[in-house]
Amino acid sequence: MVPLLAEIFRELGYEGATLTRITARTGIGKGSLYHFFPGGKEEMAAAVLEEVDGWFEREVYAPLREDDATAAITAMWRNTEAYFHSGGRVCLVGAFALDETRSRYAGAIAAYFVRWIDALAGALVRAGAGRVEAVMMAEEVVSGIQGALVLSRALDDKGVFKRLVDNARRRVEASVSQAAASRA
Amino acid sequence: MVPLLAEIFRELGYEGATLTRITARTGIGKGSLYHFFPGGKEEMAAAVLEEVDGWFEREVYAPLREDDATAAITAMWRNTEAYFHSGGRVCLVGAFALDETRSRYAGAIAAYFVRWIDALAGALVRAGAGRVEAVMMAEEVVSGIQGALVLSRALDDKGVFKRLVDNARRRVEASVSQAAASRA
DNA sequence: GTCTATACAGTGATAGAC
DNA sequence: GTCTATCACTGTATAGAC
Repeated sequence: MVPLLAEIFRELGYEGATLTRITARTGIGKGSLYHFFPGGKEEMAAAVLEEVDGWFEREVYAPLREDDATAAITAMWRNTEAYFHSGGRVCLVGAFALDETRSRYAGAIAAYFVRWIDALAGALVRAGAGRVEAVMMAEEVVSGIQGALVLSRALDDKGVFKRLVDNARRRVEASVSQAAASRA
Repeated sequence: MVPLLAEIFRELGYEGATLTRITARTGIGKGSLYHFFPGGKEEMAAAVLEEVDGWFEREVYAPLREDDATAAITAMWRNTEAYFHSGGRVCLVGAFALDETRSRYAGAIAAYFVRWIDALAGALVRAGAGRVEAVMMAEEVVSGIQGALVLSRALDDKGVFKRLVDNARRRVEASVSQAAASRA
């Protein structure tokens, strides 16, 4: 049910996701919605944010922190490309960050990105990159994915997303292998 | 007046920018608004998109096409950083692209980005880059700015925007000077 | 738990006085 | 041109039958 809501908020944004459209798309009546989410729409969106955050924590951040660095980074590229349907699906957190919805969920939004950057930077260090360089590169990657989503949606062209993400991956690999070589 | 509207749509998004909030912030009554925009909110947003597009066409795209390539690219970095208030201001076109507002203005949204990429790629070619490489780099830059806006808003940190844009600029400069050197 | 009916504020939009 | 009043409608939210 929460994944259903997530899809609706993703496509329509917080303001655009009216209760009428939610009931129409999910087939769940208003009564039922308010039974599960007494806090109304605000609570629904909070639950959706938590669900999205949970998915990334489980599938991306935790592996980046704990697993073999190179393997986890490879999995990150694969999982995020699949998650965002190669640019066909928008990032809910990024979309919320852009308008005044941000003020409502500022903590959750910032935490999502901070933890992504920190986890990736840690993995890059373990893969051989320098600390400062790793943080910068992690910021670049996370920001780059958001930009690729915006641009591929704007141009309605998934190829743009794939090209941009591929390039980011190549840049990271080049930088890591160069750092490893200079340490040898 | 249109710039006033632009600021409101930027901050609140299309759905969030209600007529009540527009009249409250601009001090212009509904009667006057409908006098200038008989098509209502949809026409207001269209006018705003056109105004934004006009600004970029005049201040960024035209110089990239016509002026000295290196100077125009330098001006682009300066003007976009100023325009977006170093990440404190969001890109209206990018924000519209993310939710279902996109379907309403798909043509204008795509055109804004296509012309930016084309103009920048042309300037990069004139500055010495190869054609394919220039297009790819232009996509990266435009996408990178959008990503930097999302991330700096999400983290509420203008420093992130500045770092990311500075890095993008350095990458472009390195690539151009390298291409120029290999041609010599 | 789910539905229907409904409350009431807010929506985009219009008409008409000034 | 601008304002006020008001329209029909939709927004979120609630109450109560089942």
